[in-house]
Amino acid sequence: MQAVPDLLFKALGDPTRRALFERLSRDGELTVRALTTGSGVSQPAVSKHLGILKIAGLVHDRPAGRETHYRATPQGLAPMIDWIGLYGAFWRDRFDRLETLLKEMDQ
Amino acid sequence: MQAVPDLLFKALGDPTRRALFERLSRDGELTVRALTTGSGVSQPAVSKHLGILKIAGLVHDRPAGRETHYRATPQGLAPMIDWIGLYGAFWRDRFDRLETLLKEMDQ
DNA sequence: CCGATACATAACTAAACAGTTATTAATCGA
DNA sequence: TCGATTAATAACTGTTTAGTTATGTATCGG
Repeated sequence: MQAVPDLLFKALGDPTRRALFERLSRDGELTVRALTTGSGVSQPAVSKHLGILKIAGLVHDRPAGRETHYRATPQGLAPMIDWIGLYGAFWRDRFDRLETLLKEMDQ
Repeated sequence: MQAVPDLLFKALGDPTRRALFERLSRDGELTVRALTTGSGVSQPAVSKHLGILKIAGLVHDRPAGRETHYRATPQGLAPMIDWIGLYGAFWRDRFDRLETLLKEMDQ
């Protein structure tokens, strides 16, 4: 049981956390205050969720004075994509083709 | 908050369920009994997990006499792949390129 | 300096959840 | 037919977890 995927899947299993990640992905860097607004939960709840997302490798925080700016680090999704490639047999071929093609394009 | 992705992410958020899905993906169709063996949990626990995976669209059951055969339906992963494509900005371009290329290949 | 603001943490609560054992219902085989 | 097997469900339990309010700590602006 690999630890990284577990934290990742668990982190994204919660809809509030997923919404936070989605918002950061769309809007770029945001403060905790900005994220709290419209999240439907309290500021401490947001801070806790951000902490979990951070451990999962999905966000990065940049403290600046009294505020903390968060941004999404979508590279953190990589283990999930790898997992789909490994166990989603239906998609395997497509991923294989993708990798081959991307390698060709990068040359 | 779309319902389908939520059930899907939640279903895969549990390591025991993920292991069951992985095994079905690898080994093909298996009975509940076979899945229980080596799962580390009891038969009722396995049955419950399979029920959740079924609602999430990740497995399909085929009752045959007193045993029920389960198989993975990896197409159920599609909403997750869509989600990654939508919100994983880092991967977005790669997925777009994939779609374009696959369409070209299908012609 | 000092009030206000921003964020994190502590402490707690209620609900969700993963697991158990016990039981039921159905089917198989000797 | 009857004991054994298979799987689902019921009922319960303990833990996890997502939320809250309260508090602490640091920083900013007047």
